[in-house]
Amino acid sequence: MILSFAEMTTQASETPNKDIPEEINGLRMTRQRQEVYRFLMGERIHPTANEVFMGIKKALPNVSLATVYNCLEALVQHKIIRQVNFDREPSRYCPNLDEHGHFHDETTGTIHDVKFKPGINLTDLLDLPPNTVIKDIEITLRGQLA
Amino acid sequence: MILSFAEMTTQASETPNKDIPEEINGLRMTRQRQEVYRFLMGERIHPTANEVFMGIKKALPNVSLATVYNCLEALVQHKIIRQVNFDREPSRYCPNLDEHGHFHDETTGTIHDVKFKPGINLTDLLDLPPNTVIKDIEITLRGQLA
DNA sequence: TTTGTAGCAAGAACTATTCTAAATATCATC
DNA sequence: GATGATATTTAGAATAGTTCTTGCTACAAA
Ligand SMILES: [Mn+2]
Ligand SMILES: [Mn+2]
Ligand SMILES: [Zn+2]
Ligand SMILES: [Zn+2]
Repeated sequence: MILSFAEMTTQASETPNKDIPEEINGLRMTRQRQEVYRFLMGERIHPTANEVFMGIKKALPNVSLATVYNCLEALVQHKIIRQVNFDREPSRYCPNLDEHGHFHDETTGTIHDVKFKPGINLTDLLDLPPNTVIKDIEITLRGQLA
Repeated sequence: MILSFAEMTTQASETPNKDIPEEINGLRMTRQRQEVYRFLMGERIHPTANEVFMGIKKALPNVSLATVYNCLEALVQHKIIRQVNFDREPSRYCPNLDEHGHFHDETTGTIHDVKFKPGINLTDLLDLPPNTVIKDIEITLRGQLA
């Protein structure tokens, strides 16, 4: 495959991604951010930064791992995606913005989104100190899909 | 303060800790493991490995950080304490073995144990795939204690 | 065009944690 | 109690995910 000059340059002027808007939540969607976001939306496998890096290389051969980290951080900070951590493992990234938890299947290593049953408000079930303002809840499950 | 010869030696033969048994859950409680565990039980502040390290130095001047990590890992693996992770921050350690979550107060940086209200079974509230064996649940809250 | 700002790439730096190797302690057996 | 095997500790080196620095490119405003 022969790359056009535009495809070989390093920055956002490269061939645009038609199906992803130029801006989301006030964040300018550069070509790199678009590819990172597209990859997350496509394979919803909660990939690590490095898996994203490898996954977008075909579309963006000159992208750097630092840029992937920058893009992921920007997307997280603008609440376009979420960062998910399991113990001390590499961070993973999730484009599902609905309130949900994460089930880590130990046999396959895969991660599955877990919804709450309808009508459940989690903070109601917790014995929280009075005057507590909760900004974020994270639920992580570990086990096996027998 | 003048240290006795026993206090200056490096291993478990040092002055025993009366109030901590010689063995817990099949783990031999060496002097180092005793001091790590005693510190966790005393200041229930979910300290990091480094905070434990600094906290037990007065009692055990020659202890090394690697040993603190070794002790913490041994205690975790024998289910004497629990390891708690917040995002990518350094791991913290908790001697409370009851099922509980952790509330991270962003203003003070402190961490508080959060119990569930009586009669709550968390897995009942989740929309889990069938035939799922859950081995561990972790609940983490972030916010402010207004 | 000029000038300013944002974004990117490459590699260095950072840091929590783990590993390695040698010394010491404890345990089992005599 | 000596002796040999095993477990633990220590200091420092190594690791790895992530962040930082620097120089460069793209884009926007004037
Ligand atoms: Mn990663
Ligand atoms: Mn630590
Ligand atoms: Zn998810
Ligand atoms: Zn706790």
